[in-house]
Amino acid sequence: MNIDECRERFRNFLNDQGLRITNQRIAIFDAAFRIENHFTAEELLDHAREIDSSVSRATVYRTLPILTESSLVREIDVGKDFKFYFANPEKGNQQAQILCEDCDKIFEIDAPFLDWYGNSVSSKFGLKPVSQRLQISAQCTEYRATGACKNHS
Amino acid sequence: MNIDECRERFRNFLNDQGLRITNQRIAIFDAAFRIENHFTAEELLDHAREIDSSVSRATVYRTLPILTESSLVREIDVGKDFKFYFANPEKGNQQAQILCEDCDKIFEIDAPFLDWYGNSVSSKFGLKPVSQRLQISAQCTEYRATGACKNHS
DNA sequence: CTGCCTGCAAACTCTTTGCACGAAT
DNA sequence: ATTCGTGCAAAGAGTTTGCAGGCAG
Repeated sequence: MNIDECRERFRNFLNDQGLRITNQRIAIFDAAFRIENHFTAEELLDHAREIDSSVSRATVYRTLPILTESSLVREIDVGKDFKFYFANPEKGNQQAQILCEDCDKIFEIDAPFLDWYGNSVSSKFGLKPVSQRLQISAQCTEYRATGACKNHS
Repeated sequence: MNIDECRERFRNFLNDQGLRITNQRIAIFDAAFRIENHFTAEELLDHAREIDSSVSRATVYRTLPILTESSLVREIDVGKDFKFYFANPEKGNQQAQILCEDCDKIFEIDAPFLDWYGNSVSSKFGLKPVSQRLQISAQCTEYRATGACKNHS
């Protein structure tokens, strides 16, 4: 699924929700899908402004929930005081993250057992699982040993 | 391990770190260990003030890192804008949390595979795991059906 | 035209910090 | 007597919100 198909989905989503298709919302969408890695709200603002300089911080913050509810962007909370996001064209929810403490990079990995685990463990408490998250904080052995690694800037 | 043994450990920890044993630190410790469930910094402040009314918010925030570094209290970040803590006399790190979206209650469950999983998945990226977290957000079926459940206040 | 959307700046929430006083060793 | 620890209030950081004007439908 390429960016044009995704943008079309986004426009449809806005329509279905009775929301308007504005230049700012599309600029923010495009910015999100042009960023390769995970990004913060502030980084998204910077990129969106390269497309449409009128985009404001407030609109970015107001648009991010729309993007996540459309499932086109996923939100990742890694326990810092700001959230990360990333464009998520097709993958489902069953992913874990490895957080490199040295690079600050986030690696996504498939974790197909997550749904099963959430179900089996929740049912014991009379609970119905909604979402799971599995995150591993780790150190880069290469960076620790040599003072540099391919992910570190 | 009861609260008195834990308090003794805390005093020893303070000593070993060259930190002073103050009334406020002990009051905050005692408050943490009298709270049954998970608690926030603000709740800890309230309880600590019942023991020593001079305790300030700043001191609570300054003492919490000491408590977590001593491993007597564990910090849990559930993605809200404040952190939870709980007195952790003996259990290790290999626990997952179930977060009830209706009760806002946190259930701790043993997840002995966490270390193994973190290791096996990190090694593929040349990373050494430091910590893991596995959290399941869930809804209370009883509360959703009847409008009340034993955990809901 | 109507009312949702926007930018701006102020407000908010939790947490941290600078400072002068106070207490532990 | 030294220093470290403390309370207070202000600062910080990320995010949210009230308001007046602007643009989509």
